[in-house]
Amino acid sequence: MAEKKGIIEEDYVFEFYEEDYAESLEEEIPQVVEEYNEIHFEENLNDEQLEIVSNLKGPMLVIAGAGSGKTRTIVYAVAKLLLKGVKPNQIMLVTFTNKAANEMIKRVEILLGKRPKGIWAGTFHSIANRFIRKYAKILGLKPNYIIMDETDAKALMRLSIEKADVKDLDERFPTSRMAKDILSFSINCNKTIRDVILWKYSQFDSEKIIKKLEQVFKIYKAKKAQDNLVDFDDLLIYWNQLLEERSIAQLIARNIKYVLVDEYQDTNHIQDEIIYKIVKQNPSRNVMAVGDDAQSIYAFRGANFQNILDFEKKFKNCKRYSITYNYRSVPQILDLANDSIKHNERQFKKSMRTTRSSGILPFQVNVGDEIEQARFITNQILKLRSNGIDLNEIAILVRAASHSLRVELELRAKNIPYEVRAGVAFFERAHIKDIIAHLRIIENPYDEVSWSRIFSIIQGIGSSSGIKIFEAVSKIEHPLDALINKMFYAEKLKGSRISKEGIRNTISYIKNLVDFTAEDNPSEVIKNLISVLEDHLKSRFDNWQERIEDLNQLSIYAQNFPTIRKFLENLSLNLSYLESKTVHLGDQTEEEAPLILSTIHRAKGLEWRVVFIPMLCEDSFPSSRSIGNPDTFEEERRVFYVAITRAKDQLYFISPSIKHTYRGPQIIRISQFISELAPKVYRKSSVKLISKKGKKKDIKKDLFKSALDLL
DNA sequence: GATAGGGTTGTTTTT
DNA sequence: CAACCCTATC
Repeated sequence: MAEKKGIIEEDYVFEFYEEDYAESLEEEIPQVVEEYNEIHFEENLNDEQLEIVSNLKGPMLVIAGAGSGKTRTIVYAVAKLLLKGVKPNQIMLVTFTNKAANEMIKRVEILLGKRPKGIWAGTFHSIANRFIRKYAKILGLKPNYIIMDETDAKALMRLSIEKADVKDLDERFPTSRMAKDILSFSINCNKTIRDVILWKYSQFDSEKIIKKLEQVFKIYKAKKAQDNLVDFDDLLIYWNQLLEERSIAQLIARNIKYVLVDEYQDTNHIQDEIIYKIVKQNPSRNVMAVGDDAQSIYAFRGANFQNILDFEKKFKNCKRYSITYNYRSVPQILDLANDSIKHNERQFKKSMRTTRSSGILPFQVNVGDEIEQARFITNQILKLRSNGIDLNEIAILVRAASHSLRVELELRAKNIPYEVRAGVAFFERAHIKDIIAHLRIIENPYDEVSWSRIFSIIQGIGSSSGIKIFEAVSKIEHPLDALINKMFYAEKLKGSRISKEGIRNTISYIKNLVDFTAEDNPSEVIKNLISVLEDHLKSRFDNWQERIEDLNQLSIYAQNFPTIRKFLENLSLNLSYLESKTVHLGDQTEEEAPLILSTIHRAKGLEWRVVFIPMLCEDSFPSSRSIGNPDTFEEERRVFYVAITRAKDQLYFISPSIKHTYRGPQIIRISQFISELAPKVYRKSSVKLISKKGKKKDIKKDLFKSALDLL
């Protein structure tokens, strides 16, 4: 089977951000009149959009519904600013993913015929990182700090919990994941630990636990400082802190004259504050916030769509614009979306206006179980393909990564090329993280999380020996050199009972790392590390061959980076186009662009002609965890709304009636999100795909035929 | 005292 | 299927 995991090279265009912004701050760059293409704004924008692009001044709030050409408006706004003579490095463009930023810049480039270099474009986190690297010293950080991802942060939190002797408590203590979430909420939403507990984790509402938690967080913070590590929240905290420093805030503000923020409904308190601090430094207060409260789906990460509402209060004389025409979906899909979202009581009432001519009603299909669901979806996709719809115009959007499993198997069986954007990211897989841990130690030998991964690989060293070795090593100059020296164990680890075998294995293992430096070529180093890790993988995993193949892919990917340092920097923030995905290319000779299988969250901002939404049944979508709390339940409905509004022409809801749980099969009802809809906004049908004899029956032939005829 | 391995648990969404 | 807890073994 021609299967490629992880990486599609042709997709990958690497960019070093530093080159773009190297000259950015401090000195004023002499004004160069750029030669750009002329743009006919009136021809390419509708009245609402043109109005916005023609009035780029002062604070602006743009409420842009799904499919309204929001991205187009932002792209033209940036182009307009550049044409007016604003320099690229005076523009800050905050987007929800770095990929989105790259795509917007690319579109600006196409419009202008020239690449604008130096725009401060990216996520809050990646822009923050650029400032923090530059001013690390002021913040008391070493400039070569390493950014932990969520997995690392959780691991460090677990170490902190262990150190705080939580076992002394006779009450149940939050898990490392919960603890990390509690801390994150408190930072991102500007709340005390106690408030967060009362708000989201009332089961831990006890003085003892809160006190202990605060102690754990102190340890966690100290560990980060000691290990030269920074987590995602820190990036925001430090950026915010930099803006408190008057001189630096002024320096930044003098250079950044125009701020554009996309997806403002998904900003949290601290991000909102950062924007405010930057904008207020500049007398003209040029800021454009773009968002749609109906598409706010990141409250679980601290986002609050209230930020959109309060925006006008915060910025006096803020002008408000709406883009209400929808260019994406046929009226039937739009009607359904409007019909669904109106059930949210805490949502602002508004409706999108259609511009497209009539299409077909969305389908709701009842199936037996998940296997039948997978068969229906794949069969229908094959039918669509044979009717001339390219696979890359079709998407299957799931609420949770686990919903995609069955479908994936069926796509594979039918040899349909697909790309998965869900589940454990490539760079988060355990064996990938193991290799990266080695690289991190080469860059920063005081990284506790990475050490603990490495120690768990070395035979004879467990968690307690690992902690002891790290403690000894963290106090000395050259940890790696010490670790290959027998004397070190005799002198510094006298009291601890580390087995002879453990010491011997550690010495021979560390010898493999000791000659590398952070300036080495990452691809070469990874190749070496793979041979070091091979035995370990073979002994622990049945699928070790697959895992080694993953590691080889990682090594190929690393060829794009000259040094380990640059490689690591890009991994943690996902600055590149390389996304975690699994690609199954099928076996046809001509390469066909694959179908997308994605979570709804990751499908934000994207669109397809045909969208399938599986698992529209009780407990799955809406997720059983969201029930009972109006806030989370309404957010769940917004997730549904986002999924619906990705579709241009055709939409399929699929509802299994039997779900296989670990307790065996269970009969489940249809999703509330379907049953609450007005019957006229969708077309209901049941499909039995294959009879027991293997003969097709009961397929409502003309139903699907009519669907295609109308396209 | 510490490690390795077996059995059991339970799974939203992500920068 | 990975992260956790418990226990047999070194």
